[in-house]
Order: sequence, then structure tokens, then C-alpha cells
Amino acid sequence: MSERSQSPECQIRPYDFSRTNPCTQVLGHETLGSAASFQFPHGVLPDPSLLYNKNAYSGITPASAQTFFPFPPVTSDYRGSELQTGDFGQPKYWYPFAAPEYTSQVPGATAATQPTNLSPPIAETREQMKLPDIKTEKDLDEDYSTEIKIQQYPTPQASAMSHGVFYSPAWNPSFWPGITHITPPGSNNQNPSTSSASSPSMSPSPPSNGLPGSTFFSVNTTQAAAGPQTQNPASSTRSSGSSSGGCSDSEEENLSTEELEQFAKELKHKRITLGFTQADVGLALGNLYGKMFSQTTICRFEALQLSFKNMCKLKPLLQRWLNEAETSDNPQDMYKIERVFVDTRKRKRRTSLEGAVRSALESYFIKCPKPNTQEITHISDDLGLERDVVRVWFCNRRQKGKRLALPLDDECDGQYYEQSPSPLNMAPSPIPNQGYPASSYHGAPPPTLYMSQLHRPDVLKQALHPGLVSHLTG
DNA sequence: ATGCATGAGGT
DNA sequence: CCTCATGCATA
Repeated sequence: MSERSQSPECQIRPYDFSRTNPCTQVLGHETLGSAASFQFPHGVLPDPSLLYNKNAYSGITPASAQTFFPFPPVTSDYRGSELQTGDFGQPKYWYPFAAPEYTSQVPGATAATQPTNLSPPIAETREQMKLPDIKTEKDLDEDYSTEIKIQQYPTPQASAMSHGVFYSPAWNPSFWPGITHITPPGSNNQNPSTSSASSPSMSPSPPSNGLPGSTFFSVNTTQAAAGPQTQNPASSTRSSGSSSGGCSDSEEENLSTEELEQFAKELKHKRITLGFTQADVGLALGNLYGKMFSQTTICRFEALQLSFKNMCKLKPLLQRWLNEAETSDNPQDMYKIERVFVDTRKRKRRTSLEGAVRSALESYFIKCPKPNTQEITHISDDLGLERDVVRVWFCNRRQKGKRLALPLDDECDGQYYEQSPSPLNMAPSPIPNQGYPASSYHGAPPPTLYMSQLHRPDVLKQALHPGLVSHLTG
């Protein structure tokens, strides 16, 4: 959709290495060849044995030929990524081009119909065990999905499930006591007024607070209108910056990067001040707007790790929540709701890739961020992973790359930066950004959280090799 | 805070 | 099969 179309031919498009055009180039067989290529620097791997027991790294065989390119070996030390949690992780700014329309997915209308799914805090699965190494699933046998966690459903009213995604099959409304009467979006819902009890957003606390109950409710009905879409201010469609490149279609967005950044900070600060956790906020949004979000999403919002478009979409909701929270006498009520949640999905157990494997994947990624089917097969084979795991890893890696992409300020896509920061990464990962319009945001953000880094190298490195950075910088 | 996964919507 | 939005599960 909004993304520019990709040319089918070579998928590498997005990544600029294209200049070299990886996919096409045939490269050497041994690029990755020896294990040597990947060396894991100092103590990275806890368990060396893993590394070496696979010949995997030997690279792509000629057969796969076209796949990889001659990039120098990269040493990757991945572990950093995990460790780094606090350091540089934060501010990754993407530079996207603006977000176009995303009308369709607005929570509002669609959402209104169904219940939200929330993940209850309590959700615990027994499968919590940790796995030794890479274990790939296959074992998802029985149980883990079925835990039903029912608690109580407080306000039946509805929040909407925005995406009805998971449950299709097994889901039964019956579990949702309340939902049966949910009215479709078109119609107005039942009203809120009654609900003091059911008031979605704030709990029972006295209406007195100044909350005109209406506020919230209105949302439901109006959701479409109000909120969510939010961003499209629509009218303004003009493009702001990015269009210039011709890259995008219509970009409309009114929010600037700076604004978002500022808002994110404000949100975090106030949220903390008010005593809410990220999870609370996500829940409260569900109560207020019928569309709930996870702690993860709130976290990413605060850290500016979502696409610009996505940020624009969520901002109004959060803004509104913030307003409510600040004005409410009992803000706490806002997040106290619990809901029922039946989880019937069978989610594959999360694969935990071991350091060496990650490093290897990272190396492959550098050579070719977008491996084709065969390449994926080859990689999975080499590393002893499931094909799908590899595929998903690449998808996620690309996503991550985009988030970390550096801003180049100009317009959109065309430019990728060329400086190679370090010898290590040669591939400039030009990540097509998902998002932000080009403004450069200058405000240096507060220390704590977001360091603005528009300066790229660091970020870049990190994007490519998280681990390396640390050892480089350090 | 972040890695791996899911699913919708596009090609 | 991809991208993107999102979230569970975990570090």
C-alpha cells in the first residue's frame, strides 16, 4: 500500500545496496564462507560449541549462487542486542515518508463491533519454560493454547476487537457475556449513560469527576469520526516533505516528527507521574476507545519505534487518554478494568535463537536482506532452523532495520546514505523508511530517553550489528 | 525493552 | 511471499 511498489524483479529494492545489486550479483561462493567470516568476537558466545558444530557457516554454496554478495565478512556479535537494552537503544528514528492514508484500519468503526481482546495480565502459560537452545517448535502440541483465562468481565461494553484476528475459529461469543448485545458500529451503541458501571473507561468512580461521561462514550459512537483516523487531517493532504521525491503518493500528515517526539516524551512523563504503566495505558485505551493496545505498543510509541504513520494514528488516542487522565480525579480508575479473554489461538512457541545462530543470520542479512525462497531454504538448512523461522527472522529484521533507519533528510526514498560508517558494514542499509517525513528534528531530547541521534553512524551500526556497536564504540 | 510470531492486506 | 501493525513471551 503505501509503500511504494516494489519492483518485482529484484527485491532488493528497498535496500539500497542495490547499487551493487546484490541479488543479481552473483557472488562468490564463499563469501560467507568460512566460519571465519563470522567470527564472533570476544566472548560473545557463551557456548562456542554451538557455533562450530555446524558447518553452516560455510556459506552458501555455489548453488545458491546468486544470492550473496561479496561483502566482506562481518563480524557480528550479536549479543549486544540483547544486552544493550538500555543504552543506545532508544532513539531510533526513522525517517519515513509520510504516511498516507490508512483509512481502513481505523479502530473505530470496525472495531466497534467486537470485543477487544486483551491480554490479561494474568496470562501465563505454562509454557513459560525456557528453552535450551534453538528449539523450534513443532511441539506446540496440545495445550498451550488453551488456557482460558476468564476472569470477569466488567464492562461488557464494548471494546472492540480490532482485528478479529485470532479467534476466528474457535471463538465463541458466548464467552463474552457482554458482547452479545453489542451493536454495530453504525448504530449508536447503547448508551453509556447507563453505564456508570459499565463505563468503559473509567471505572466506577464517580462521575463526578468531571468527566463528562460523554467524553468517552462519544468515542464509541464517533470513533470513526473522532479519533482514530486521526491523522488524516485530511484535508491537508498535501504532502509535506516527502513527496518531493515523488516517492509517495499522497502523504498527508499533519504531525511533524518533532511533534510526535515531543508528545511521546510528554506522554511518558505524565504517564509515569500519574502512576500508570504502559500496560495500563494500553488497557485504558481499550476502555476509552474500544481498541486496546499492548504494553509493547505503548512502549514502542514512547520510544518512537513505530512507523510514522502508526505514530500518527495512535497519537490522538493517546492524547485523549492523557487528557482524561490528567483531568480525572481518579485516574486510576482508568485502567482497572479487567476483561475476559479467551485465548484459543495456538501460537507457536517462540523460538529462541542462540547467539551464534543470530550472528550467522545477521551475516546473511548483510549480504542479502531479502533472500528468496531458495536462499531461505539454504540458510535454514545451514543453520538447522526451520524455514519459516528464517523467513520470519528476515521479515522482522527488515522491520527492525526500518525502524532504525537513519534519517536522511531529504525526501524519500531515493536516497540512502552512503557513508559507510565503518568498515564493518558495508552495506549501507538503506532502509526504506517506513515513515517519517523528513523533518529533522533538532530538538535534542532529554537525556534520558530519547537521544536524538540523527547522526547516523551509531544508529546504523546498531541497526546492522547491534553487538558490534558495543564493541566498536566501547 | 525487545525477539519472534501472527494475520491483514497487497502484489 | 512481502510489508506493516501488533502482541505474546521473555530477557
